[in-house]
Amino acid sequence: METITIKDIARALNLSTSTVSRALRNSYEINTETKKLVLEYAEKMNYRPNPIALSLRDSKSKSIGVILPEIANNFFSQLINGIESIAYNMGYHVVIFQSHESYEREVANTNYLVSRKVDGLLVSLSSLTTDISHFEELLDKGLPIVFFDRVPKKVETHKIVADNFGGSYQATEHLIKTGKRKIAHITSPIYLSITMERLAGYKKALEDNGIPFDESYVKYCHHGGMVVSENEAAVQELLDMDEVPDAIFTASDRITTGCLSVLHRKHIRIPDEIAIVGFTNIGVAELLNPPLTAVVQPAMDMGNQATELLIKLIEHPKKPTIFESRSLKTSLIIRESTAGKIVNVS
Amino acid sequence: METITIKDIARALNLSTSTVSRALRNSYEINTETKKLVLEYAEKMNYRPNPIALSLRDSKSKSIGVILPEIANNFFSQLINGIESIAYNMGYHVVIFQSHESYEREVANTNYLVSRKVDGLLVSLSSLTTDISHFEELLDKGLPIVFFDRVPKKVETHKIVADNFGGSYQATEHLIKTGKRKIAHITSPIYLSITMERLAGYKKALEDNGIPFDESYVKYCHHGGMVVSENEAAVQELLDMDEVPDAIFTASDRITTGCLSVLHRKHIRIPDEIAIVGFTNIGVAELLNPPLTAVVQPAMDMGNQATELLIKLIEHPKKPTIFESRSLKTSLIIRESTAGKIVNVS
DNA sequence: TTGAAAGCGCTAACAC
DNA sequence: GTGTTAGCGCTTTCAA
Repeated sequence: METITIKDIARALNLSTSTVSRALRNSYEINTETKKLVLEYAEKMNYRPNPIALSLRDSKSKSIGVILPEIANNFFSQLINGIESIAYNMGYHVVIFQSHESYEREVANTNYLVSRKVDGLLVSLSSLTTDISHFEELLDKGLPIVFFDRVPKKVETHKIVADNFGGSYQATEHLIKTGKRKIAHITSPIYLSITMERLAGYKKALEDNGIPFDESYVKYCHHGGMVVSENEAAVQELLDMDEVPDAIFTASDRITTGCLSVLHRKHIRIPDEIAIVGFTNIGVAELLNPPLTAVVQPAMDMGNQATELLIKLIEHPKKPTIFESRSLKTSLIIRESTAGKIVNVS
Repeated sequence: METITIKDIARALNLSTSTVSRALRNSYEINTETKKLVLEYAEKMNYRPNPIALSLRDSKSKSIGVILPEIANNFFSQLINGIESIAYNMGYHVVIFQSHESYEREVANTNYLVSRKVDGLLVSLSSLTTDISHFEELLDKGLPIVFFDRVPKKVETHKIVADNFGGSYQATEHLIKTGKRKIAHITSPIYLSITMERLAGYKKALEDNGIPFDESYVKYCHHGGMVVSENEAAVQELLDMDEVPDAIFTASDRITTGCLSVLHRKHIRIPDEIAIVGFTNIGVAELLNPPLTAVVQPAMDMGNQATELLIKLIEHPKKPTIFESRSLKTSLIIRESTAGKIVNVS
């Protein structure tokens, strides 16, 4: 069962490789007889075109590259499933790379994917990326890129994000409604789009409810919560304040679980002493102690839509006059971590 | 900043492409002067060899393919990090594909990776894979493959698994020691290696402790717990028994959380009514209600070792006289889901 | 309707 | 020490 090439078919059928090639692509110029002959033989021998050769020729690969911070994360892995399902249906393969929140790895992955001739890129920026010229250059060269979740501000291309402002506003307002006033916010580095938007929603909700914004209630985790000590430090600083917060709004999966873990270790009662709501897609939110109130992003849908936009860009290379910036609604799922009563086991 | 090729360099420097090629590979036959010239120019122009062209020529790609059931799973995503860290250091790229527990997708992914000329494959079988001839053929053709976690029984190649028997034995014995006698086991399809081994460990622990094995206490989830109704059905059947179990040992991430969720909904007190221990790597085990006793696999290490073995196979193509079957120790982490006392919040 | 040949980027056997 | 050439698998002018 060796790999068979066009040349093999040509030799076996006493034809030229070009005839075989054309027959396989069902070219109008080829005799029906010949075509049938070739097709049948190819089928019989289980011929498969060599995608590498095709890529070399066409500088295309029917594959799209995905660069995101990490896959060991419910939000991103759900999103990947969304990407895959669309790509799969459209005949594209998906190649995933993790930046691990490192700018250098993001750049390295980008270069590799480009040299591998991916037809387009789906990107969510690492938390340490401030310079995005590696993507800008590619866009200038005409490589389709769609950003999702963590998007650069200025770049001219499709972007698709959750309604971070709205989700945050809703979460904060919910805390206020349950009687909390000293609401802290633990979040990612400030230069990330998601951070700014979520911070803005939080601020606005405070403002609209007559609660003064206090910068010292906002803590930033430079590695997006990937480093345990970050979380600990952030929580500890909050606990050490004169006016200890009565609620914390955490901005991501990792920060949420990290923060919960610290609160547990310190035997802080949730939500009595401190209520908590997380901007997170963790699957077991309901099984946590206490069940976690969460702002959930439509991750799968985000993956779907980003992929659709990208493939549209790939297959219709004429520059669209206008690039879309879509924003997907989040949902606030209220559970006991903000319930205002003691959680009972069972 | 267009892509530059060897030909461009040759033209610019008035050399032949082969001279440039040799200079770049630092061949001994090339004049030091020339070499320097070429190297400097290449550096200046930011030359990068085209990996597609290399793959076409050499039928190699410096990349390894990974095929596993799903990414949105702590065990597998930790494992991927283990794979990546080794591969990265050895200069290989990692291409990940999910079978989503589907035999057809596993086959399709395999074919694609092979046509893309990956240098080797790292595989954990889907829960619906019973026929492994697609891998056997490749092995016969000389493609290096290393199996991990869910490994085929008969195949002659390196395999690396957790000590499933031992981990199960330990978990079951622990339940027995905390006074449980009616211990149920919810697990994956029986033909998976992990299922058989875990079942065997469970049986042996019962036997060694004078508890008769009762087949009706073992429930199988055909889709490995991916389908919610499976879990519900399994738990419900157990609850409907005359002798309702006083403990459940769940065999995987998905089955564990699914089972927990059902128990929660039914307001079963854990561990009083039913204790639970899971064979799982979920990151938030400690934050669950109650904190979950778990058999944890060294996922990262498994990824490391599998990758090392694979790369060894790739780089030393002479068939090793003997293939390794490594088994890595698991650790039982005891928490309150088996504590034998009421869990208190805070 | 079919074939010959060039070219995608690179390397290596074989000249010189 | 350097150049020429062929070839990896495929498509596509151009010619017949």
